[in-house]
Amino acid sequence: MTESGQPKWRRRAGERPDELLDAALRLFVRNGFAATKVEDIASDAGLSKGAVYRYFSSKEEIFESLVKRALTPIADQTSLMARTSQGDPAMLVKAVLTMIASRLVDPNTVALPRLVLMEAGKFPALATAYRRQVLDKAIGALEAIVRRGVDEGVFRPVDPRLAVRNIVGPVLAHILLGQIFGIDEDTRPTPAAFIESHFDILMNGLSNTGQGD
Amino acid sequence: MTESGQPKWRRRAGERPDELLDAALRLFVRNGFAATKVEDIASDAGLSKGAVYRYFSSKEEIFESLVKRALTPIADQTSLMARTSQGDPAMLVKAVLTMIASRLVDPNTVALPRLVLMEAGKFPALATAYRRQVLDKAIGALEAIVRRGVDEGVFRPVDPRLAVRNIVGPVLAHILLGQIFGIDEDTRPTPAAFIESHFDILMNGLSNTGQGD
Amino acid sequence: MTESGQPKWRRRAGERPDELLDAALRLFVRNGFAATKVEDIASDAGLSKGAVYRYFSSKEEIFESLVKRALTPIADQTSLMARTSQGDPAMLVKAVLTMIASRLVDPNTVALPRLVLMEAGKFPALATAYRRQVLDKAIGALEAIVRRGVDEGVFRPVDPRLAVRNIVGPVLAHILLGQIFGIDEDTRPTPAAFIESHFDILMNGLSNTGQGD
Amino acid sequence: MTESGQPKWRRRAGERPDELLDAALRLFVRNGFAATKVEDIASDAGLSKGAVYRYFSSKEEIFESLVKRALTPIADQTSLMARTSQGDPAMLVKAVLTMIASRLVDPNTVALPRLVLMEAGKFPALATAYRRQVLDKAIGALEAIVRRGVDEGVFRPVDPRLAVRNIVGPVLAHILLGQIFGIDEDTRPTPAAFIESHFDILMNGLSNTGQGD
DNA sequence: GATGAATGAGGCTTCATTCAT
DNA sequence: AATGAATGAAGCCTCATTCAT
Repeated sequence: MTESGQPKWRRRAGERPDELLDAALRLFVRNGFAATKVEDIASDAGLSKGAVYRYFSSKEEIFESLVKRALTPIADQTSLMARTSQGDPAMLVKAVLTMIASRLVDPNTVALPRLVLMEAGKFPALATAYRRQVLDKAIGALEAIVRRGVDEGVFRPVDPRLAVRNIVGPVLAHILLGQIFGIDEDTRPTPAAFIESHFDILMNGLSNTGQGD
Repeated sequence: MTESGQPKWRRRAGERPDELLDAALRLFVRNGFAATKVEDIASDAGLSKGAVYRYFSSKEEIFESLVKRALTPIADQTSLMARTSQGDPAMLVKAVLTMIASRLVDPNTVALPRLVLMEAGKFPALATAYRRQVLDKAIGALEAIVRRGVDEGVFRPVDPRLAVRNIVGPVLAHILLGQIFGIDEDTRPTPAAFIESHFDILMNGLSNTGQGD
Repeated sequence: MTESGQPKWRRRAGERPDELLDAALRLFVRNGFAATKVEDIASDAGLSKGAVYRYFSSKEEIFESLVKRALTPIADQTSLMARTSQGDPAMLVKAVLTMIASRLVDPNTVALPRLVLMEAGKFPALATAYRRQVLDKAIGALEAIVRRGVDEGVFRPVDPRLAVRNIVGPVLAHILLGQIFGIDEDTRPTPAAFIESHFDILMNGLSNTGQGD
Repeated sequence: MTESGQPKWRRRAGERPDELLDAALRLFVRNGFAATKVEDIASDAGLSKGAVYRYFSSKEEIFESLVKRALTPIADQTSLMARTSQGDPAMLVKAVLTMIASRLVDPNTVALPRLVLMEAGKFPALATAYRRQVLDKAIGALEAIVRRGVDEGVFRPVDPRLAVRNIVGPVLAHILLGQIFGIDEDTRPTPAAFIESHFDILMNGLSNTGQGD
């Protein structure tokens, strides 16, 4: 009542859902969907078990809301990227990689694809949504860039569909090795350095033969 | 049943564990560890629930045995690869990629890393083991190859640690897009075609500039 | 009750409990005590969940108040009936049946006994109260009527205790078949027609033998 | 192992379902569906909570199985009754009443209709099934008997549909007063005495007028 | 007085594990 | 060696009740 008493709880209906989703993302990524207890999510968000159900009707709904919430900005940015296909293909590829790199620094952003990946078996609908809204668009955009580069003679005559794996793959590897398996934990390269190297290798190739001889 | 002369069960104690592990891998990959019931593993292996405990003392032990069993040949091959670092670095890289490609055709082999990835949170020891026995060695070997290539002037002066991501990443992307997200399901490129493209791009780079001028 | 003057100490808030009890009766009868949520009662009465506890200290108290409130007028009428045992026994029986019939048209009145019946296990005190205040009195009164009828030679020498079942039972059957099992839903007989038939059969019997011979 | 140890449990898969249904009927009738815990049913049947789910997939399924199991013999007997409509209508009515009386001695049989009645709101399908398989048939049969009696001049010209309530109702009242409200607990009349009285009143009517004049 | 967010005990259900057969 | 009935701990979810606003 007076100074002493801090109330057992506060009314913050507006903020709760997001706080719960934040907590849920954290725990789902760390432990997986099945191994995360609703009570854990609740207490992580500073709530009691029962209160969770005021905002979400089930644990599954939490998961789905979580993915949907995170998907929107990613899908938006992906769409934006897909539309910005003007200009030098090489520069566009670099722009895409830089954009991705800028997102890499946020572990929460990285967490989502991993989560979707982990639970793809149990939530095929979400995996499909993710694929549709993010992967298909992003890959399609990159393919278009590569195809144009090949057509314009800027790129060598590669298969655009396969070349996409060379653009995206190293980024994937970087995330996986670093975030998940904790490789180079102490001396992890900065995202910028990685992107620089990746772009350099991608554009010039590893071999000296083409250039030297 | 007993009339026919066929006993209800056969004494095949020797094969049972492996059959159980096969079934477990299949189910763990599809549904995750937590969502897979011991009874499902048992019936998939043609056994009853209770009999499983004659071979494994717990569900967790099944998982651990599973990963360990699958790890051994991979680790062996990785070690072998690491030691065979003689010869032209470019050809070594291609050999490694070809080796990997040969393994890509077996979905069971692809399943393991994904499983480890999925359950890394609950079984950190296994993730570490996987990292130590497979990733560290394989990456170390590739790094060494790249480093030698750079030293010998065969490769441009790239950072070997980062370049490794360009070698491994596209393979990763190929698996992920194909196996998990089911992209290009109808017209999926063959592993060989992918490796060819990957190696080509990796060695020559995308850009025409180096060659054209 | 006493129509004299409007007591000033009765505030309008005094109507809330009754509205709540109305809502509660409706829902308890439809869904049972356990399956009815306090929040449902509240919203049915146009109130919020928390406000209910300003009027009743618990859900059980709602139930008890409900039965007590409904019991009073029934018990009063029953007592009245019990005291009005003057006159022709046959006419008295008809008067009772007519009185009951007049109440049959109100589903709310029918609802109470059913509710008491349903929850007799959980609220034995209420079932006992109902029995004491309604059944015992009503049955006692009917028994007295029948006994007098037998003594006076107006009725045949039946056992009054058992004959009561023949008076009350058909009414019960009528309610049950109609209200609860929904039999003859389209062509349900009017209460008056039923009472007429019931009284006719009761007084004359089915068989022609008595009359024919 | 030896003489001493009585096992924690026995394998009696065959008997379990019926034992569980027996226990469930007992408890549902006493406390209602909602207030009966699965664990109570289990321990009443000498089982643990979890074992129940080997035989029934949910608490609701227990209830449904229970009603269905009890319905079959009742429905069979009802059908039998419906077909045996030969002979003197009065004697047929008595036969039906006697049959019912014979079932009244078994509290389990009496319990079922009450249970269906109590939970009709939550399990409308079962109430409908009960109505279809028992009430409709029984009432139809009685109506036919009465109608034939009227046609043949054995009964007075009553409305068969309404007269049925006079046949069935007193039985209902007898059950309700006795079994549920515990009236006349000490000096409860035997079923046979009740049926005798009921039939006597039904056939001859209460009043002396018809006979006297 | 009223509201509805928050609590937490309690019930249903699942399933890894044990053990009589 | 194999089976599958039985156990019981644990998790999801509901809802009567409390209490800050």
